Parts: sequence; structure tokens; C-alpha cells
Amino acid sequence: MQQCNNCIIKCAAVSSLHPEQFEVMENNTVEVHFKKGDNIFREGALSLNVAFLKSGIAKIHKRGPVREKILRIVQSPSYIGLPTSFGDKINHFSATAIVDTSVCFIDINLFRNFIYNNGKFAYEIIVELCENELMDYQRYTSQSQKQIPGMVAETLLCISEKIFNADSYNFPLTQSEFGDLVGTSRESVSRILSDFSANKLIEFKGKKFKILNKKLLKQISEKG
DNA sequence: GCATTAACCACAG
DNA sequence: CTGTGGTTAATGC
Repeated sequence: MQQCNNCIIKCAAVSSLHPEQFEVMENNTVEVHFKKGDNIFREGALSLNVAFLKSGIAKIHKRGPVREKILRIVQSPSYIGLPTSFGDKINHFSATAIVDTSVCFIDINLFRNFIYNNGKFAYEIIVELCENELMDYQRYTSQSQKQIPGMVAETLLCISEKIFNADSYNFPLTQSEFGDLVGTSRESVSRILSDFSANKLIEFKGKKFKILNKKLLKQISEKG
């Protein structure tokens, strides 16, 4: 049985549950640990739970006509896949752990009851969904109009700020996955990273990245 | 035309 | 998995 009460990681929504609702949730939640590379839930499979990323980082991805498309990188703590849990019975995308990760699964009917019966809870969930949608809009416009260096710069900054909140970090994706994230080929990613590195915008060896010239990176990102 | 951008292929560490 | 060079197609002066 879960000990949600002792869990330090409570999102705004869960914090607004009534005590009896909280207890119900605690009794109907299962925590699962995933290793790096493990599939958390799969596109095309039946969705019966809401997944909450308690610790670790996950990628949200979907099969495209030619290759995999990475839709989002999710840093914990955060729900993953609310749209796929409520938008349809079948998952429209997959989630995969990109570092060791732990996920709490909550029965979807229970979660739906909380939304019906607790306005504050529902409100917090809507806020999270809206924030995600706004970030999606940002990415859609960037991806359709920016050139690749602009996309790569934007992504490096975004991961630095939103995922790690640090100027140097262990980049969680391969270059090929980076390409799938920004909508380009792995070769282009490789060339642009080398170029950025040669121009002292970033420094990277293997997976370790360090942002050296944030100002210029921002310019490249904004100019597209 | 000529230059730029970026994808695809191939091959080597 | 990553880095590079060659080739090719599309687009923009």
C-alpha cells in the first residue's frame, strides 16, 4: 500500500483533495519503478490509469509515418499522459523512462470522480493541461518556422531551464532522439552541435553539456 | 545562374 | 552512437 501522506511530492491538485478523497487515492495508487529505457505506457494500448511521474525524466513519443516523433520531455513531478487517459480509451502516444524513474498509477475512474466532486482539484488539473498546451503551441510555431540552428538553440535552452534549471547538465537524449524531438535528422543535430561548440556557445563531451554563451544562444533561438 | 539550407547515404571511429 | 564528406533537392536572391 502506498504512503501518499508521507510523500513529499504532492502536486497542487492532490494537495486540494479532501482528506477522505486523499485516503481513497492512497489506497488505490500503485508506485512502479522503471529503469532507463523502460516503457511506461504504450501507444495503442488500453489506458486504465492516470500516470504521475514521481521521480525521474520521461519522454512522450508517438509513431510517425517515417520515424518516431518525440513530443515532449517531462521532468518530475508531473502527470504524464492526461490527454491520452481522458482523450480516448486507447493511448495516442507512448511514455518511456529516459533515466531511472518512478511512476504512480491511479485508477482513472477514481481520478474522474475527484474531478467531478472537487472543483479545486479539477481546476488545478486544468491549469496543468493549459500550461502544457501553451508550451506545445510555442513548439509548433517554432518547429514550423525556425531553421534548425534556431530549433537546436531553443531546445538546449529549454532543457537547461525547464528540465534541469542549470547551465550544465547531462543531456538525456541521444543525438538521434534530439533530431526526433526538434524534427530534423541526427546528422543536422551533430553538425550544429559541433558548430555551436566550435563557436564557444556550448561545450559538450559525450552527454555532458554546458552552456557557455547563453546570450548568443538566445539570439540564435529567437532569430530562428 | 549561384548560394544556402538541410536531407539522405555511406563509411569510419 | 557520433562525426563527416559527398550528393541532391528546394528555395531565394
